[in-house]
Amino acid sequence: MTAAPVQPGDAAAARAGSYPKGVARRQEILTRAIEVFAAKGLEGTSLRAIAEAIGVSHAALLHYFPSREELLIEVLKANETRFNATDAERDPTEIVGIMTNAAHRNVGIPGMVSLYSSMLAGSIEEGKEYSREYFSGRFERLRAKLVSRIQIGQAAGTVRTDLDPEALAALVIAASDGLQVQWLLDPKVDIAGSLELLDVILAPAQEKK
Amino acid sequence: MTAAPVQPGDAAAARAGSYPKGVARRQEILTRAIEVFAAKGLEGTSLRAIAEAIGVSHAALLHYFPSREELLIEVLKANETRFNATDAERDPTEIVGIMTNAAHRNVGIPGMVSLYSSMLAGSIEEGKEYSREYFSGRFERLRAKLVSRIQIGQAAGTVRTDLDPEALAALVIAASDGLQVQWLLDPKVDIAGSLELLDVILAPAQEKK
DNA sequence: GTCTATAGGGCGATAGAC
DNA sequence: GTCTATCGCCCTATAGAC
Repeated sequence: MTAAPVQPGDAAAARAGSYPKGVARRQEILTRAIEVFAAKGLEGTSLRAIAEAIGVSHAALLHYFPSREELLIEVLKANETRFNATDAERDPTEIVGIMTNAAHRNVGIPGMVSLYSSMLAGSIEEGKEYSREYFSGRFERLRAKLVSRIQIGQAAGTVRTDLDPEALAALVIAASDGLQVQWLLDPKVDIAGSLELLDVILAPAQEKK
Repeated sequence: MTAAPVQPGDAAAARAGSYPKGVARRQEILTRAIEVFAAKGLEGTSLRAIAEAIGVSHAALLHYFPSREELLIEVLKANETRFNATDAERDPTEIVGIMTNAAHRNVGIPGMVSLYSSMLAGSIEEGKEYSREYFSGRFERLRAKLVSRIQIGQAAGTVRTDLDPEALAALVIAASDGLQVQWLLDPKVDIAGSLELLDVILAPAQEKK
């Protein structure tokens, strides 16, 4: 890692096109790919179809990304990063709200939910180690983020202290993921309405009549 | 459609092999297919691979099932039916317990969870109307079943009455689905532990100290 | 009725020309 | 750095043997 590569730790980016020109082109392809997925979803997204929509050959795509799998995961990563900045600005005691917000952002671009779900389902299978690593890491990261917020809430007295933060974090994430898919299949499913029920779990013993 | 077809409404079964011999053979293939998926998951399940594992040609499979998609959905349906009988016997006031039970049954056969998730993700895409219809119907059915149990609980005073049964049902299902996938990616996720938190939502205002 | 054999078109991936 | 050509595999469809 010498002259002008990208971030030292970014193995995927370094694998091909590690120098200025290549990096720029890679970014451009990624950006265009996100647009394509957002608009059309995963429907018939062969390497050839993606390449055509972008205006290159499918072999050119494979010059920048070692496989279809890695290209698609990079699209998810880029889309995730794009929104993470927003979350940091939010009230650090929010727990369900942060997921509701994310869920609504996602269903606004159904293609991304479709891509996310498909890659997640695929990541369980053998031979999809790259996907598996991404999703393992993503869930780990997301749970840690929520656990931290839950603990802040517990210390502040706004969240019941008799609940396991890890179990709660996993639950909130699972509910958010699951509701997005149900909503895509049937828009009468009320994502926010269902997620808000989780606030009932969080609230300390209430002085309810 | 003349002599001895199966149930008139069962379009999928009627499409091919509508006669006693064919129906039996179809069932046999389905049973074998379930075993294959349970053991190996969705990994490399081309029609040819499934056919080989069962011991027939891939064309023979297509004689009984009009497409790979429909075969796979039939596998899910058969697997679902297999367990539905068990649920009917359970305590009719159970809500979270019924899902915890189902979730644990599922993670015992990871291949089925993998198949389920993949087909569910795929069902969102265009051209997968058969899958979409199955999952729409399944979620509708499942929500209705839970709504009924929730309403019984509300009438009996064991469930808070200020919660929307529909929203609650969708939440419980979403959480169960999402947790199964998280568990497959990271076994330290405690499915039952997380789902049990939902019981806190259900309980009426407690006389907690 | 049940199944085998075969053909068409698309896929991801690779090799090598320019 | 990007392309064309090609490989082996896949799903689907169909003709016709038994």
